[in-house]
Amino acid sequence: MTGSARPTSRDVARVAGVSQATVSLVLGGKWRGRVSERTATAVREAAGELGYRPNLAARSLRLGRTRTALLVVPALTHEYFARVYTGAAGVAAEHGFGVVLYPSPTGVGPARDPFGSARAAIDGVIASSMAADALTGIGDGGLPLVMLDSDPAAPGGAPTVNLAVADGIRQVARHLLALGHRRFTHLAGDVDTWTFRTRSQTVAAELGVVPGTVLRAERCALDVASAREAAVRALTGPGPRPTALICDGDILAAGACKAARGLGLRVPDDLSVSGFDDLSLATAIDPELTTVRLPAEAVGARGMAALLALLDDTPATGDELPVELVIRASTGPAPA
Amino acid sequence: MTGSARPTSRDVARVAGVSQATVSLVLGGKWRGRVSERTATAVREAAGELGYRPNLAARSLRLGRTRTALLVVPALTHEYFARVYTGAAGVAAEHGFGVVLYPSPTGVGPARDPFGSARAAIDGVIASSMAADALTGIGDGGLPLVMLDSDPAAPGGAPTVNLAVADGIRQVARHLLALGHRRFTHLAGDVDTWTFRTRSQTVAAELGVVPGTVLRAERCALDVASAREAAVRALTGPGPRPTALICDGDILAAGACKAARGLGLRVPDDLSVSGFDDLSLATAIDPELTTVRLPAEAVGARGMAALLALLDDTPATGDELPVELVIRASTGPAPA
DNA sequence: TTGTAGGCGTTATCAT
DNA sequence: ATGATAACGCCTACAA
Repeated sequence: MTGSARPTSRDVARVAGVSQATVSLVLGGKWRGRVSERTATAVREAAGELGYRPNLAARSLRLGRTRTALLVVPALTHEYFARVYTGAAGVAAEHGFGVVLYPSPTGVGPARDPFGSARAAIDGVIASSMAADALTGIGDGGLPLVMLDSDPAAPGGAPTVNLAVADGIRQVARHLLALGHRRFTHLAGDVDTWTFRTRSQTVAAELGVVPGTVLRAERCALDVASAREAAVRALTGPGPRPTALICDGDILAAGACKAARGLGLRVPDDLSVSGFDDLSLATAIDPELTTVRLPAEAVGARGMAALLALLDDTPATGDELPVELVIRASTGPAPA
Repeated sequence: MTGSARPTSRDVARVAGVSQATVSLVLGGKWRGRVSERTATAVREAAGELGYRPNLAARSLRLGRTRTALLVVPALTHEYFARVYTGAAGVAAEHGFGVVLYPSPTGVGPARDPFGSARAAIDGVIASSMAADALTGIGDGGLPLVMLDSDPAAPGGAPTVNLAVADGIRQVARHLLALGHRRFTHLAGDVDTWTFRTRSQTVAAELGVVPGTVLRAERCALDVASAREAAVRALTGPGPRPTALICDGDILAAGACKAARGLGLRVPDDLSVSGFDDLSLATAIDPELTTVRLPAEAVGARGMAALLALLDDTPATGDELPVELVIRASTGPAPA
């Protein structure tokens, strides 16, 4: 055993009896009419035999590009972001790119890594649903940046890929109005983010203008327990009880349903509850949630496409991606 | 503007009026007694001013190590793996390592990338809960490999970090036996994986030996709908109805609860249902699930530690990580 | 059709 | 205490 170090293109060249340049040409796939079919085969055989895999660091250094994008998400635990990743990775793969995930440390400031937080060598950043200032310390190395589900009018002017969040909320509101509901509480995610601000504003704009309508709001963290507490507050507070709870996410809706049951209220007979996101949770609980389905994969795919365009100096972003109200069993006619 | 290319250590050196070597020493943090305090400060100032960030590709090339690990998971959507990642990333960060996620394309064979699927330059691989042969094409470039939640006796002899899965199942079985249950159906995940095989074997070993006990099994895919169908089969099949459903995951348990409700059975009065994983789903549904809590973060942390040890030629793996039965409302005394 | 040579940005070894 | 210099493995003109 003279050592089992990783074989280099030099080793492949030696075994195949050719030069490094030829190996690079063949393995790089750009040898049409530059290397004979025979030598090409020999090179490939040698490479296979040695188990050669090119050193990505060297390639990146030489090329100046890593063909890797960083996807920054606020929480890995959330099914939505997993789907965004899937969409982004798909498009990336088609272009020979990889996607690396960076779950932004919530609340806590950027990591104290002296050389910046993103450990991998990357060509660009896709940031999803980030709080206003959460990007400090991430991609301000002047890296190309695409924002997902974020304020299109934010300073910096990064290309944005957005969902029709407002339209989704509008559909929910109209659905509930049509069912005869007039007293609403908005269970709002207590996160300072474009997407949640938009939801609050839209609920207010849509329901505030209808005469005879009452709209309140309860803020809560994005977990079942907090949502439950908030829903209890909403349902036991002073004044007439709301007949519909509009929740900023399926997780919150699940908490709201638990609260209702705990108070002896039936969903949807006594109380309608709507969700947002259409996670698998929406159909896992009982009754199944009326919610808004988000094309998460499409968001990721469009985001990656936008980043690739940016890297090609062809910035172009399309319209908002449509969302769809899915009516299930958690909403029904307002009680008499 | 003469161009805003990324500044190199050379640029920093020029601005600070020193040599590249000095810059490297200072910024690398190993200059104690080799560079004067004054020049060190000058270098740091120049670096800050230029917004210098070292080129990771170059550093990796020079060092031969990337300080990056690849975490291969079967499904990103699952909360468990998100927590594993968190644990691994924490330990990694303490050692100046990064962690990159690779969601292995389920079922589908390894990607057809001629150079291997992992796009990032990595030092080692941590593979979690993988099907027997799913690793082909991932890390067999002779990369150091640690397996999580996998057969410790598998060929290849990679270090393994495991949960006490069998003990968890045993706790569930004993809990249900103590409640008087005698007719069980095991809702088994239909995945060819060590963790699921272990569960099946353990259920059989634990319940098969008790006189007067009946144990059946239904296999199903790992989603709510499949679980629901399987539970319906289990509850409506020939012979006396089981009084307890032991599910291979909380998601399956949720499906089982839906099936029960659909059949007019009350949980836990008519039917006890147990889960596994203790996802947030377990407390999101009603009744809350009796389930087995898994120290997912610890698994990730131990896995990363094992990989670091492997890279240091100090292979050492500890014992199985203990799991804990969490008794909630979905299990109760067997009906009379 | 193939080989030679230079450099990408960094760190480490050796001089000074 | 600091600077010159040589790799790391790869790609790509250009030369043969």
